[in-house]
Amino acid sequence: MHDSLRRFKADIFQALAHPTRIAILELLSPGELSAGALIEKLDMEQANVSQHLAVLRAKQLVSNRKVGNQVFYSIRDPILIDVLNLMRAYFHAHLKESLSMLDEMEKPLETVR
Amino acid sequence: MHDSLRRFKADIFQALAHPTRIAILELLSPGELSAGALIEKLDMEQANVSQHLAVLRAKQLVSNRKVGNQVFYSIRDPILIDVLNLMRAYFHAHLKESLSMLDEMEKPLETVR
DNA sequence: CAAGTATATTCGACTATTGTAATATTCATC
DNA sequence: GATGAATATTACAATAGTCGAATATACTTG
Repeated sequence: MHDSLRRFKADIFQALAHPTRIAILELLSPGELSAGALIEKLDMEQANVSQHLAVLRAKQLVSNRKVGNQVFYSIRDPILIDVLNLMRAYFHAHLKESLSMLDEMEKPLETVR
Repeated sequence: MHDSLRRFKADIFQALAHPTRIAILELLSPGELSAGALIEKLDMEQANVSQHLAVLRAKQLVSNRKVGNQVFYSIRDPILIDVLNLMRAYFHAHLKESLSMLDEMEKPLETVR
């Protein structure tokens, strides 16, 4: 397979590879929301959310329309929602091991020694 | 939703967010292969492939069994193959825009000025 | 047990991603 | 056109991911 295709896919996964961006997409999956609404629901810094939105925009995962002062974001292709749902299924299938994985991730420094 | 769940998902996407690792998973999707076979098919440095395999192992996306001298890798859960197939569908749906995106990615330095 | 083969790990340099703070832009209203 | 609200961008420090080179480990066979 062409390597640029793989780079393309990797790039999209990269865009998904952040908890905040996953949260944004999950918040958007029922329908569009303004940037302000996202910031409020996420309870995070305005600049930070805006940067994550910029990443999602750059990779074309969301589209946005401007209405007066506000910018409304929505998921560009419902396939992404399917992907997130599959990941949810994956998580449930591996719940047990996942939990111990999360444990290790919580306290990586102590367990080294 | 719990934030650690999102961190978990993000972590898995992170593991998928590299062309080489996608290539590995695509090579493994028909069935298991030895590390050596992967190295040969990828035509890459042994150490590099081994490092990417370590990432996939750490995130539990692959499992491995040792047979004598060799280590055979396989995809841990077929859901991952579904995810990759969905991404393929996504790619085809967005082929046109994707191509121009790839173009920009190819020559980012020249187009700045 | 010496030598060879298959795989993994460690190290250091390099590049990319992230968050915060500060600043800029855009639009609406007075 | 000045002011305020909503959003975006820039700059910088900190952290994380990547690669190649060298080294380590584990197993096999003579």
